[in-house]
Amino acid sequence: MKLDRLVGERFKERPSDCLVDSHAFMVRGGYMKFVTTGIFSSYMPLKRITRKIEQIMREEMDAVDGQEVSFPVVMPASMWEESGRYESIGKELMRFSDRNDSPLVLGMTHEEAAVHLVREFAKGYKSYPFMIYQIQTKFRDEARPRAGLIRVREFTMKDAYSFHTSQEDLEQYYDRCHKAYERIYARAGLPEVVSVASDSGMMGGKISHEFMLLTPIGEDSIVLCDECDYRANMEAAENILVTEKKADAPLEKVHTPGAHTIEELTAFLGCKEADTCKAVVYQRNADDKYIVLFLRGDLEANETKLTNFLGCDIHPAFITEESGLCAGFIGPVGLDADAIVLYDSSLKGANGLACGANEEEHHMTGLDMDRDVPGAEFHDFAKVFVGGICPKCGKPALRIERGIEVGNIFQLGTKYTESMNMTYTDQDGSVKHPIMGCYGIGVGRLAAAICEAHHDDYGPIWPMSVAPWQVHLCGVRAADTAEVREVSDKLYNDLQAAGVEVIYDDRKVNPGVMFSDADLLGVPVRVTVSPRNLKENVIEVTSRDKSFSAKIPVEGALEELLKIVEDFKKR
RNA sequence: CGGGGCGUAGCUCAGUUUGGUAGAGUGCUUGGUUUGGGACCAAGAUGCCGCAGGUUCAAGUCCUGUCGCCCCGACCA
Repeated sequence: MKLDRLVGERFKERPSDCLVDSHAFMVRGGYMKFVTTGIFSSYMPLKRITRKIEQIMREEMDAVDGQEVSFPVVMPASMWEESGRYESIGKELMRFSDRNDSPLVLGMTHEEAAVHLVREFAKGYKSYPFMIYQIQTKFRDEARPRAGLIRVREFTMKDAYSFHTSQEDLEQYYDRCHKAYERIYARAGLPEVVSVASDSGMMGGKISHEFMLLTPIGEDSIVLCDECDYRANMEAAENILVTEKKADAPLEKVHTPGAHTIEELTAFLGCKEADTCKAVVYQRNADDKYIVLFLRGDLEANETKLTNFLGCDIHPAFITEESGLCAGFIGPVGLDADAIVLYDSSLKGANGLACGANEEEHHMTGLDMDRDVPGAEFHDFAKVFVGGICPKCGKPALRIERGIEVGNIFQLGTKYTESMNMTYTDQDGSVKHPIMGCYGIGVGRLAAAICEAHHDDYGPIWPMSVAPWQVHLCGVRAADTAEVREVSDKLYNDLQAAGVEVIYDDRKVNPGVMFSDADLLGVPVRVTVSPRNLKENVIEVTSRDKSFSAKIPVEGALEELLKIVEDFKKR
């Protein structure tokens, strides 16, 4: 490919609306073009990168006995009504109608289509296990796309679905896929991606993992332990607490004028936040019923844990006069309101606490949960905090980092095979629902993550395995220097003939422009032919990551270059 | 869906306060000088000032409405 023919403009200024580096470079480098919110077109360099990423995925999915198939982008609503998700999923599922007013949806994930595809096939246990996968367009009408390719509405995804006759078999295969995923990230140049235990959200099922690239620009919070290998998504991380018994104290009502918040209360009483019991109030989305969660004053509520426990969606409450709730002074003793009352495990066995008295301007002191709130059930509803206790090794060594989710895997169970009535006959003649697993990676997001992890001030540094081209050939002054023209043209032709992917810049531009464009394209090996080099009868080879630099004789340059490219492939 | 910001040349933006001929840089075209990190000189082309109403002798600028985009939050397999 000659650079002067390449469609897509590269430019110097960083676009003002690109906050993250991968986004800025992809726009500046002529990788993609904005179309509308969360929707982009790709130019050739990005298309070549995603094609290579897809090929790596294909090979690794094939290696775990996957069968590549293709599901439709447009599906009938009835297919999603079968699984129940036509109703349960919100606006991110794109719903529309065809000319006959038949309701349709755009695929945002393909569990339904997967079950539909194989439902009539695998009627006997002998057909199991098997896995089908596709690499194809998904559409999710996200509330807030952002950061270029990190979060978009239309994207390409590799999604795989496995079917099993036992939980053990699923787990065994799940583990194989986990390893396949690790190979995919390593091959794509991101060996640092880690898997974390996660919350399964709308997918159903129990066990799931997210694959995370740790980076400050990530959207998710990850909990890691400094002392062991414990890792979890913030939403799923269990909060472990040690409660120390304090001296017995009687329950007493205190006048606390103006103390509405925990800070005001601790300042007034002269106690620590951890010595208080605070109330956080939510409402069910469905009927606005109040949910009052009591937890230790220094902790924050984890809404995902709450949602999972309640089995319904909630939102922060708007507390009305009629609710019976006394905002700012809500406490567990003498609470008289039509509400679901929950207790966080941070309060289990706690005593000597300050809490609301359910009366304006009054709090209680000396609250003893066992004594004053008998029969309370405690569950984990709080957010993990830095320095918290690791659920795995028990040491107070938790830290929190940000991460980009570059893939996830789920043990789905029988949610879809039951709802869509997929059955097989087992060895003993009984009819059962197969157990499913599913496995997804967003292609474009992975490309952006690679760029985010591997770039300098001048542009991306693509690993050889996913780079748009393998060699960037700069013919400095090829346009007006016959010797350069001859040597670089020949190298271009010879490299291509030898099967090397090469982008050739022979434009009549200043070297600075040439090199800046090369930096933006991020090709790993750069070959510079110039009048200066030719005087010494050499050409120059440098790596985009600056780790390698050499001058090689023009004579025999092709062979030497082929060797260098091979070396880079092995890195 | 809430809060904030922005729509003017391909791109980045000034001009809007105080209404009076449509601007700069960059990119593009042509010619010339340069040539190892976005060089310089000269000449040129490029505009529904997001859109629709309104006020006015006169609107990029004021008013009303509307559409779109960006950021923060809520949400998120």
